[in-house]
Amino acid sequence: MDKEVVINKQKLKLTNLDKLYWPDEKITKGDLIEYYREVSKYILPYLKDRPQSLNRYPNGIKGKNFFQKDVGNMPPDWVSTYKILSESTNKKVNYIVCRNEATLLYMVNLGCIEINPWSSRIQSLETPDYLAIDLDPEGISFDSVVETALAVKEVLDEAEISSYCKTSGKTGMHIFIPLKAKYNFEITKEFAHIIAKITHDKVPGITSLERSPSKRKKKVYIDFLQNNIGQTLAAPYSVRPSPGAAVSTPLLWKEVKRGLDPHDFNIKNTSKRISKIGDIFYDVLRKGTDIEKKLKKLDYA
DNA sequence: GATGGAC
DNA sequence: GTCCATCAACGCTAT
DNA sequence: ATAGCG
Ligand SMILES: [Mn+2]
Ligand SMILES: [Mn+2]
Repeated sequence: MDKEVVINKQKLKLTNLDKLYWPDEKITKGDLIEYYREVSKYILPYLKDRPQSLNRYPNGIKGKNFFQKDVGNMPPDWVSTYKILSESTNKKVNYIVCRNEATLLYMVNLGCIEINPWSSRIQSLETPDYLAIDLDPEGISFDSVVETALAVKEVLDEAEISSYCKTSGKTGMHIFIPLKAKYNFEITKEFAHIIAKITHDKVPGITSLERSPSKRKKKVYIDFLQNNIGQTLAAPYSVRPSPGAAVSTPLLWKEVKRGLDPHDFNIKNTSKRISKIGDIFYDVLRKGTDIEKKLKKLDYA
């Protein structure tokens, strides 16, 4: 039922460990916590020093969920938090900042099946560490997502831009470009927009840049608007609150081909996969990209 | 999941 | 002590 | 200002 563990020298209460978070698959909250303990070494670099947007499912994937950013003074002392002024409400929001395994498990115990970090760190909130291209299919096959991802890859390869790809764990894929916190969100977003437009021109039949779902039926939405402060995507190695407990899994580009099935990467087998092949996203937080130079190479009028 | 008031 | 109601987002874009 | 989106 409940258990107290010591991690990072902190006593942490883990509760309701036998609650069925995925009733059909018989996967419990305890299984979820066990997964995050196993992969913590690999997921933590993508959470470190980043404000966390909580998406809580305290009663599992079939229960009601809610978002939480402001944790007030709810967490114990040893959980790092950071207050950020919200532009829209003019109120200070006290975010959890994940810095270690104990904090990760604290969040998971709150019902966070998925982990949603900001793309910027508190040391440099205005400059993201990576650019994200988010591929969201709207009533179209996953093979079309794959085809779109490969089109993006082709565009980036032509300009010799390094890119890294993962399943979202739901229905789409994410492509990351390392930036080393060198550009603000406005420049990053404009760059992402250009990549999206060139890709759309390459495969106009299966893609769309329309924001309204009704205007992009049966297309893959090339979502470049996640490149804004505080906009999040599920982290690499995050579990998703979806059937089968799929995991957002980094892939080798050679694995991105027709027939790829995102359900093949899930809470049951991802830990083993990582131990075997390591972290495919390793360079995302280490390399950079010279946007000015690459813009010239893209040569987009 | 945590809190607090009613019972 | 138990039960139950209540609470827990935000930034951007287009109109 | 507000609706829609993720
Ligand atoms: Mn997506
Ligand atoms: Mn999206």
